[in-house]
Amino acid sequence: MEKNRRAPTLSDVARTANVSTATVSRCLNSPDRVVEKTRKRVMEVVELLGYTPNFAARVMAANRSFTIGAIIPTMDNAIFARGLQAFQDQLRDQGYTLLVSSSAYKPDVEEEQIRALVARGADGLLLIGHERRSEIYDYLKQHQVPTLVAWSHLPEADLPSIGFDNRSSMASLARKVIQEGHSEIAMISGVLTGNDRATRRKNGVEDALREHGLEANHINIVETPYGIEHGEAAFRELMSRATRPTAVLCGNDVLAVGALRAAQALGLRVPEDVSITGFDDIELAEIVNPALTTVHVPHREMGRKAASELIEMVEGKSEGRTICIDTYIVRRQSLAPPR
Amino acid sequence: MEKNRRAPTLSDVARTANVSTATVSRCLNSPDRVVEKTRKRVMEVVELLGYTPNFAARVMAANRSFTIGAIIPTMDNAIFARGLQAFQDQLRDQGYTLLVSSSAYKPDVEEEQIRALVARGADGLLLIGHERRSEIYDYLKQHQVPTLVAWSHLPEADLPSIGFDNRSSMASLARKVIQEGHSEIAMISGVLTGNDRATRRKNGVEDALREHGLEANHINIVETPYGIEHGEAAFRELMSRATRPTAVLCGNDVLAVGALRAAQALGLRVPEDVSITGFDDIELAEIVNPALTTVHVPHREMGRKAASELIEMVEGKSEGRTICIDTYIVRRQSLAPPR
DNA sequence: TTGTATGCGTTATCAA
DNA sequence: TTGATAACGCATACAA
Repeated sequence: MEKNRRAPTLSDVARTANVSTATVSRCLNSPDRVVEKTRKRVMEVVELLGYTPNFAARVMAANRSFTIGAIIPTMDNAIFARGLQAFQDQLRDQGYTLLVSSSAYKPDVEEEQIRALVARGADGLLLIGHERRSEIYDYLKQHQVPTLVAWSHLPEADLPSIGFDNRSSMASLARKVIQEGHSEIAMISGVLTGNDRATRRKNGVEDALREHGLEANHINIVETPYGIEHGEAAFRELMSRATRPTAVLCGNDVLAVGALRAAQALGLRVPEDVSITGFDDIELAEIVNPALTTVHVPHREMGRKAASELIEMVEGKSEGRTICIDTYIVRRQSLAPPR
Repeated sequence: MEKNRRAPTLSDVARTANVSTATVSRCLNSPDRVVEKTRKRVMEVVELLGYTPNFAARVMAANRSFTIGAIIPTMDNAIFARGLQAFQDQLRDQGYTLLVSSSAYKPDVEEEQIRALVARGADGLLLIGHERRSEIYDYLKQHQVPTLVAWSHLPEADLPSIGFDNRSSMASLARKVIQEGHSEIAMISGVLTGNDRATRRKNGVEDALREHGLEANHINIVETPYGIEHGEAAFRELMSRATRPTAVLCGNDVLAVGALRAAQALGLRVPEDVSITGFDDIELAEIVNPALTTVHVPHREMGRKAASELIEMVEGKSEGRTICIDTYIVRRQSLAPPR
């Protein structure tokens, strides 16, 4: 028969150690404010009883949780994995715990999760990208939850951000493609609505086209959710159109890998028949054959910096700075001059 | 000048709506227990004030959080991403929220995170694999937190689990390789210590070797952390040994991709010169060239079932069942008879 | 159907 | 250095 004892509380410890709850609390939170001998006795009882502080109670009393919440669009591919891991590692080093939710790219799910995290007492929040309903910003302001944006750099935005310039990064890549000799350029973009990263990557392509006097207003584009299979379908769609592109710029590496597969399935050689580029430089980009020319994003650096900055905000040491992290282009086999 | 108003509370709502806090609480938690007219008024005020219940207070008062915690070894690759996404989706459907932590394959980090999640009021926990210090099981029992294990099936274990039989799955694959004509078989395994999945996959290979009268006691093996680069190094190590294998079985797809790359870098053709197999059937397995023969694990099904089962446990409808999910072998180009 | 009053497990203020 | 006690915001048993 299981003894149905409930978890020990502060006062259980206090009673057993013959001290007040206040003393036990002090032993745990500011050990130096209690004399050696008492502290030792208390800690022994803590050990003996297997006491763990009740978090909810602690949050309520102290109004502080040492917890940071992060909401990412998806865990389903590697785009955010690496940066988030670095984010978490840095938080841990500084004594914070990370809680992660994924919104599946759905704004309403994201809002729900923001509220959930805030209600749960998160001391700070990390969000991806800037585009969301203004109500949610009001909510965050009202609840005074320091919030930082990552994966996007938008100096004029409501929230501070640690990110990179999606637009100029993509423009650089597009320029390189154009310089390579391509003029029939198409794009496979992620869904633009509610996604400022995708939108600005598209803008970047347009910038480069315009600079070189190419048609930028009616860019040959397919918009599709992220996913290898979607990249495949989008590529087929592009190839069935009137003018065949000689280079296909993809909104991220996952789409590019899909495009690559579709090309090979169609009997097209990459890069001889068509060049394909990605964005993000996730592990996948180097593994596929031919390897992808892509934009390298320093995910780990971004994650670490975001963690430090957010903690500064939480601890009132910073109002929230906006930092732009440099990207660079990684040249691999999937790009070559058109035949 | 920002007005520094604090977040509205239940009693703010109560006061504004001219009702008691109890009524407001009821409006939120059991709307049918309050008359239409009152409820409407209350909800308007809730909306007006932008009230969100304080989670910590709610957890404390109700002793219930509708939150499930999951601790996975890593977010750094796709192994757990898909199953976890399904797990979260199913939880959401049933009204629960998922909180995820990653332990970086470190037992002490995992323990810390278990305590963090429990202290935070998680109603239930999902863990990966069975191998951990018994103290932590005592802790979970003491705190009466329903806990389910996934990614592993071990009927005799302490905790119920929704998983697959790592040992027999790998044995099946090894048998297939042997039937193909291979007798010089090597293995690249994940780190065995504290990882029952890795251990049992190794056992599976040994089982198959033994059945066919091959040397199973001193299996030609390299043990290494998961990671493409580690797979590469391990493969080179194997190839530098006295007897060269004609087939290399890898503990998971990530290691296999590494092995594949190393083979190609060494000028070896796969599968003509050496066969390589993986485990998990993540997206990567089909993308690489040649595509990997591997063990398909129904991650989504496992995630969904784990969610349903864990909720049943949390709601006291189940003691925790142990379910074995079937895997099957996916035959792709990376496996062929030896020359 | 609604309100009153109490407790949940901490932290923090103030006194001793 | 330690102890008593008042918050913290909500849910719920019980009363009206």
